Amino acid sequence: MRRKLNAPTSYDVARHAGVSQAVVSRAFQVDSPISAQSRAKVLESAQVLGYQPNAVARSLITKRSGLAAVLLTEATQRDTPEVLINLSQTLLEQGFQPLLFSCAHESESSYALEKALAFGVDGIISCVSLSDEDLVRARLRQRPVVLFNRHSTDPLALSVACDHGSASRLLASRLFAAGHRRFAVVTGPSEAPVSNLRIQNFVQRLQELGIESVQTFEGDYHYESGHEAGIVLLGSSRNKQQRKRAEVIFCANDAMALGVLDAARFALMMRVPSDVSVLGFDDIPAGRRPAYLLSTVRQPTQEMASEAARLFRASVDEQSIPIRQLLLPGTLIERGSAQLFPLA
Amino acid sequence: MRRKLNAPTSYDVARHAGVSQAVVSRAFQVDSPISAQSRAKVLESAQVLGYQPNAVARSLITKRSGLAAVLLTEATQRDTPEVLINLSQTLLEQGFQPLLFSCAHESESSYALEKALAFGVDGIISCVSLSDEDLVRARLRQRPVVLFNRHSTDPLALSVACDHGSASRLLASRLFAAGHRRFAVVTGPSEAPVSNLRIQNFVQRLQELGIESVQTFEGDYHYESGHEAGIVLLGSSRNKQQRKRAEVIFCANDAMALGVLDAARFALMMRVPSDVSVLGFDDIPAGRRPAYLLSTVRQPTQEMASEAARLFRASVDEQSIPIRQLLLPGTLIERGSAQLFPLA
DNA sequence: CTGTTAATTGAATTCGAATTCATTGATGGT
DNA sequence: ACCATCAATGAATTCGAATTCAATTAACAG
Repeated sequence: MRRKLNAPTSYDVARHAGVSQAVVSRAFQVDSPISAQSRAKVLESAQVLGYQPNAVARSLITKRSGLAAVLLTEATQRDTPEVLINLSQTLLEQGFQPLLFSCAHESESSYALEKALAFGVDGIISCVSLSDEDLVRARLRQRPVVLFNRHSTDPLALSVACDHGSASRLLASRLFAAGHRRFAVVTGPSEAPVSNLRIQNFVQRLQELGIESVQTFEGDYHYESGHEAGIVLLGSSRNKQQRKRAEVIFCANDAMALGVLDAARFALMMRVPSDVSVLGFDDIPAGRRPAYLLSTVRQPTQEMASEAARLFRASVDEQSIPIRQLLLPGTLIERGSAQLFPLA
Repeated sequence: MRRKLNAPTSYDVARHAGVSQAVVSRAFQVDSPISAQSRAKVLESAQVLGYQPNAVARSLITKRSGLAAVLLTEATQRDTPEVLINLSQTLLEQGFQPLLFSCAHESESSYALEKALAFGVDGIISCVSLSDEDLVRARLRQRPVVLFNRHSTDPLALSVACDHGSASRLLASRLFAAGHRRFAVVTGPSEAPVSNLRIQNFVQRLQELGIESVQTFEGDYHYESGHEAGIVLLGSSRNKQQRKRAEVIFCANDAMALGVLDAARFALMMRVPSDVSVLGFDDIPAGRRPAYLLSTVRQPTQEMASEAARLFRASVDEQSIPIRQLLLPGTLIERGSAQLFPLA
């Protein structure tokens, strides 16, 4: 009845083309010993039968799946979808299909990595922190890991990241030079490494400049927590001690900065930047719009993604890698939500 | 030298546990004939050696990969990242890992599908239109396809979608009842089926109500094109023929509606909703914020995603499927960017 | 026309786990 | 004590493409 419900195999094509299975296999690879004539015959038959090499069988023998695991947090997916878009695009250009592993929290990363390895991925691009043990585990299985905006103390680890530290320090200097003296920060979740880099460097630089205390609000990267931070930092002390109220609020990411902005403008009826300067980090599209005009630090997502994909491929191909930790500079984008020049 | 650089196989575990390879295999499945004792021994040895069944080899024989192809347009990824987040979450709950296929345009869908099939996915969830031939091709390979917010004339096709048509018609009625008579629409790309459903039903209902002409601007789903639409629809005719200027602008998605809002407010210094009512579709998070307060139609993304995943799994498992085309209602969300009640 | 080299070819093997099937051993009924 | 039944086991086979290696053919120099 139904002889060919299943997809045709290389044997079917071989029979149809009157050659051996080996020739069929060779027809689908470059640089394999096969005559142009045979290849044409095979490809013709393949066309007719609708044959395509079975990637599963192929990867069993070649030990290459063409899959790149991409480990992401939901926060990254939600707030900066460009990261995944750019990563999948550039991975595709390098010949890899992205296999997605979404982690609700950083703590799930170990589990995700294990799962990725079991799926036979050629390597991992992780936008989630991984422990040293995890990195070792992947290395034992000969599966390269490229950390994206994450770091490891392991000197062998591959990473591509935005230079959060330098940018944040520069921003602090700039704000200080503009005359600001009362600062507040809105952090991400306490375990978030990127948030820590951004916030700690910012605060540290301020301390070097003589600022002793910086108000801190612990957020969770989401808009809502930024909004709450705005209310707390600007609202409560508003009437009583206006002279102590923060002049500048620096947020660990743009999503929260937008929350602060909305809180200041719409809940507290403040003016930005004359009453308060608000700054974020990432440069998400929403911040560019006239309704926000958020001053922020642009993270070069596109470049980071292409570098990560390039690095990924090089290490899957076991090429030598000159620079294992790549740090790309962030750029200060001045849009109007912060007063960045000294008042005359 | 390096005997065990490669991952351990079931044979390694078998040797270590003193059983046959078959027993190792059985230890990792439920409902297989194996003694509790053997299973314990095997799992113990597996633990020691760090063994995990090779998913590639497994899927070669079982013809189940545990992979679900997710076909997405970049626009969907960018504007409504929740779609992918919710889909991956629910797919995961059903035991599938999402393999991502990003299409810059709907036209790439056929290519993406072919690639997905070659990767041996168990099925496809497509947020991109597929031709009938594509659907047949997948069916021949016994790979179910669930269309997400897309439709097919094929009665066998599985789909989960928001009821764009009804919601748009209802919205049109509501706006008409509120007294509006001059309407404009901002469409998505002409080939976008979702945009067509939303816009055409809206316009059709208006025609039924006696509105003969509706100004149209063809956008591309992006914020920028919405901004441009706002300038064109509201700006050019602003002074000359104020009486003909649209009172209502309905956009095929929220991203463009935000563009229109910003254009109206910041470029043209108009007041919303007294000068113009702006409406979108999707209910993206940005529209909920005080800086926008966009009135829109909420698309039940979360429910759609879980239904799609459920449907997906049922059809991969070859269960009988009572309802093949599922239509979930959209909800009108009134926030303030539109005047939805008759003026007193 | 012969010996040599290079280019193609196909039979057989491989990858790693799942599954079939025949076999063993244990249990239970009589 | 004896046969029937059932659970557990392992040897062998399977999935589909890539690859090894020996065999064949073609091309060419002398």
